[in-house]
Amino acid sequence: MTLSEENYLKAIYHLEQLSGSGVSTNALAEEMQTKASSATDMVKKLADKQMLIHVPYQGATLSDAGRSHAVKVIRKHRLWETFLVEKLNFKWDEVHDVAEQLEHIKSEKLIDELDRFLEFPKYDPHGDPIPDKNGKFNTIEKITLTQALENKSYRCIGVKDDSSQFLKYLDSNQIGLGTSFEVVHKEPFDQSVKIKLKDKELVVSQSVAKNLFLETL
Amino acid sequence: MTLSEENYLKAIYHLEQLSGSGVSTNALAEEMQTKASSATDMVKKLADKQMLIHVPYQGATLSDAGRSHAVKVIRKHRLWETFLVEKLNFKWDEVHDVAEQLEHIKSEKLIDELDRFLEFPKYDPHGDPIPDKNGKFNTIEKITLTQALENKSYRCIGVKDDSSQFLKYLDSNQIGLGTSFEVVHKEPFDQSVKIKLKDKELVVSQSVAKNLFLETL
DNA sequence: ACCTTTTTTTAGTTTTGTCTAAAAATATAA
DNA sequence: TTATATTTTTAGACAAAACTAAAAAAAGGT
Repeated sequence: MTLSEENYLKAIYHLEQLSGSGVSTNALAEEMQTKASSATDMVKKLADKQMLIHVPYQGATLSDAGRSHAVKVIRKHRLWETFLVEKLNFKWDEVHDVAEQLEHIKSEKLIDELDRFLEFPKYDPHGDPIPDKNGKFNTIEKITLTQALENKSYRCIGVKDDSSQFLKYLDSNQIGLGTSFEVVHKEPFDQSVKIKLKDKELVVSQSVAKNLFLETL
Repeated sequence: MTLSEENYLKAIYHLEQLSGSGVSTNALAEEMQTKASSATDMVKKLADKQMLIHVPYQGATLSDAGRSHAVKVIRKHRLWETFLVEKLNFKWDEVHDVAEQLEHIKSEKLIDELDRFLEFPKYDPHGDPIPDKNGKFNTIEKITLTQALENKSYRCIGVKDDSSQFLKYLDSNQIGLGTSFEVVHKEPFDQSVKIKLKDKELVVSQSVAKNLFLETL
């Protein structure tokens, strides 16, 4: 698998998870920041390699081999992110681009030893679960802040958007993984949410609320 | 710099060190396991990018920018090799191929933090010096076992050949970095060398002797 | 100096992954 | 259902980095 093929597999896996079904050429091109014709070309190549099933004009669905390979890349990405934060003093908003490069390094021993070195972490710095050597990983039910109820308490356990911009916003408002707060008010007009956090009140917009994963306390 | 360009720069740097002068197209093609025409193409490209000076039919010489970039890649390679051996349980004969991939990861913070994490090592697992952030590194005078004198004692401080085959040969004969021994006899007929190592005598061929770096005891 | 051999360069192709432009298939809507 | 819009695919081109084959330059030997 080339670097480009792996990136497409990861994108298709991601879109399948979101929609629960096959992935359209346009959606894939959008995700990959490229043109539909390029996406078609790559989908055909991955179909040749038995990584997915492609019905022309009806999108692509990963095969077991394709899904398994995508999960391996995701495992590598999340382990490297964990390494960067735990051992190399990276902040959670600095790891993404470097991990995008490191996830393509080919060496099974490398990744399994890294896993051991990090003591088999279950979650990465953004709260995403890390697949184990066999591709298994936890999927706990998480809600977003948009779905939370007034006057209940929650703990932040993940982020949907891991862009540097969003993570820096959270940092500057003292929200991180493990942060607990109470939902004070949900504003129907603009879907903003007022929360009480360490005795301070904070209003976050809908764009923020929909990207915060919570567990009920 | 692309992956391929970096690999050529590294090869040119290596050959310049060996010969002390400019690098011929044929030598470069040989080092890169490719054809002379491919080497010419790349040399022209690197000349365009001001990484080297190319006089047609007279070989290539690295510019300061080219040498500096080559040293950066070497720094990364040797730091990653050190990481693999020190932290991830790799043997010294297992690191080369993985480090060849890792040396191309682009992130200054990554490599400087890795350096700190490893506590600023001065030598890699094969005894080669690791350039610091500014590209400076130790160059101690080392001799090879072929140059050693009878009835004198030496310590192994490096290897010229870091192929898995050679390193496994050394392992199986209990020779590693730091191993000390005495030269018992140099055989003029075939340049083989008899050494006394931990009270056992061992004869090594010329091919082995010329790839072992020593310091005098 | 001349011929031969070796080295280096040039010219033209290939493969991978991208692009644009246009054609074909599907979906939507009057 | 028929026209329009959207989505997807095809066709043809391009850049990077490799190749083969052939031409050009340099080096060596007599």
